[in-house]
Amino acid sequence: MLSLKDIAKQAGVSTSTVSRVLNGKKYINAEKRAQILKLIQETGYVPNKAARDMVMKRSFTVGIIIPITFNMFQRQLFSVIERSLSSFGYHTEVFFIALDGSGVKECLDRLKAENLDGVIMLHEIKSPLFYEYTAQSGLPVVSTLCNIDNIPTVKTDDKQAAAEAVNHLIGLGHRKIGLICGGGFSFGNSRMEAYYDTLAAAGIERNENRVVCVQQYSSEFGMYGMRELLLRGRDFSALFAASDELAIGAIRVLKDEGIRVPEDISVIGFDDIEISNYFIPRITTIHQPIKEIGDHAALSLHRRISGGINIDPEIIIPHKMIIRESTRSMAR
Amino acid sequence: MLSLKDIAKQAGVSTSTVSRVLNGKKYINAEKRAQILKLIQETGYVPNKAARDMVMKRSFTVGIIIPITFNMFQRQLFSVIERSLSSFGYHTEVFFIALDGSGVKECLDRLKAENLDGVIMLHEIKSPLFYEYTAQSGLPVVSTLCNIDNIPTVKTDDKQAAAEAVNHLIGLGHRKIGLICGGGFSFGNSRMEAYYDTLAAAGIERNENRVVCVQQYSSEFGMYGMRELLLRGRDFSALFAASDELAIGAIRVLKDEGIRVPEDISVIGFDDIEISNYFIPRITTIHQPIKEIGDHAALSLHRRISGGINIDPEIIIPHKMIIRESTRSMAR
DNA sequence: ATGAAAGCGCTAACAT
DNA sequence: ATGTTAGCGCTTTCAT
Repeated sequence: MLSLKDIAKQAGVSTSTVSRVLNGKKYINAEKRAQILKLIQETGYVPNKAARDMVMKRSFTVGIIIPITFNMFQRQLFSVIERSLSSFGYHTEVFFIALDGSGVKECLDRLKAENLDGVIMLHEIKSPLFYEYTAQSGLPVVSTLCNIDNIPTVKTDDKQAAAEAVNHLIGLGHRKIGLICGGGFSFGNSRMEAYYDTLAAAGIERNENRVVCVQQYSSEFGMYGMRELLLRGRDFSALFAASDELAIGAIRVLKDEGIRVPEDISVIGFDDIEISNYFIPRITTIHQPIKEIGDHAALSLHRRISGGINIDPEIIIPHKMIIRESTRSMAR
Repeated sequence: MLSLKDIAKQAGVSTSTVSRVLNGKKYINAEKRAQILKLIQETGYVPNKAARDMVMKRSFTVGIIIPITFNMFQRQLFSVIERSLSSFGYHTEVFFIALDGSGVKECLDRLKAENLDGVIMLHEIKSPLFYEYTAQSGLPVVSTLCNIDNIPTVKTDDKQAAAEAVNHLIGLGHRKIGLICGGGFSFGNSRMEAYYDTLAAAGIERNENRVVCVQQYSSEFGMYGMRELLLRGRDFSALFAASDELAIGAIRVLKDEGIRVPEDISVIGFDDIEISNYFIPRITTIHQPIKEIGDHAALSLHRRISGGINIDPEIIIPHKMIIRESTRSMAR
């Protein structure tokens, strides 16, 4: 494989000169620059990343922390972020982590070994070790979707959005509103709080019998959630599912039980993943602008890496309620 | 950041000794090894990847080529492959590429720069430049899902599977069977060929009016495909969609037109993505064992990288037809 | 504007 | 079994 030295030799200049043109430094004779560029072009020389990383003590790559449960929403977000990051010149490497906090040690070792430029989190990490390390090493981190102490965040306003979702249901005349929620994480908690608050504000009595927390935000767990709810007695005319995937699982179970959506029960989801607009019925949901969230996260991280301007610790991306077919008025 | 030299100094040994214990070499005094290990443990030292990569002239990372259209099936496969690769000690880096062949140059430059250990392709690349490079540089490549000349492949038997799908429909009494297919790629072509062959074998006349090729395998294009088919006149009682996402889009359009699946039209998909078992109706499809495909691909690449045993150029993973709710007998 | 030289953190002969 | 030495391919002072 060609090295910088080879190019220098062929061009009859020193390695420093070649390095300078490679890095677009000033003060290079225009002719020489052109000639060297031409040579690089012709030979197809590409600088060795490892060598460059080593001497520059950075890797030009950012890590993306993804839970192994990797749901559809996160998958879409991942791909947006990767593209955005790459437009800034970063490579990206994925770090799958278990939600129970195991494997954090390995994750940290990789972080240390690789000299990442930064990290974007698609999900919370529970282990404090992680935050100790990033804080102490000064590794730039931005999280998406969830609030974490001292970590800048790009997200929608979960409480506000969830309140709108519940209010949509209330506005449709529903009073008995169920909730299926993923437990234990910041955004899940926000959505649940908003659910309770909104009902209270509407003067609807709190009924925990209509609430179930499942472990993941997937369709599979949506099924579990709905089965549980049904088992407790079918005492609700509407459901707020904390994610579209949860909603899909729930609707699946309802369908199997011969309960129609939205005729018998209205269901509203959250996220607006692609499939929601194809599902039968099309799912009413809260749209989280994946593109904007991803782009802002990438930009925010880039700024931090570049030691740039002091950026807001929290960027709120406006959500939007999308009313489709899975909810309808009780009046009938 | 701690370096190997620091550890050596603290341990009162030479850097080579530390390097040796780090790499699990033989012929090291057991006590010394233990002592050094302990020191590493205590200090939290982790070797610098860039330095190691440089001197070893490899990166311990493999690239995964993903089309920017990144569909659900590929997303699932990607995550399986990443996990599997990581169990062999590889990192993975994604390479998103446009299907039209633009951006191959950048892709190649990255490949050159990074000294990847290998590459796994989730999709065909059209540009010959890519194959020239991999062949000439000896970079190990394995492709999944599609056949590419001189590249080892892990996939299901598309023709056989598609034939089964079509035969399932025929067995149900359908004679007028439509096809929505993504065009231009090896697996699409195989599935289409099988469609024609199977109909011919059943003595059903070829009717290209019932066939439409769309550009992508997504639900959106499934909608386009079905609209086109309907526009040509509703002259079919069953549909073979070359992917589940295509099927979902097609069913969506049918539903909007008031045409019932499976009562009026049977639809069979391909892939068995997660959502297919939650969709309403649950989609009859050909199951591609994502886990096996991913694991075999990772293992096969690992063997090639390790310069191991001569491995089959093509690994065929058995598929399975999953009969669910979107197809039914014509008899009525 | 350019070259010489040092050095990033590691591995791998080569000695011993 | 262990230390010494020489790079790997690049960037970056420091001279000039």
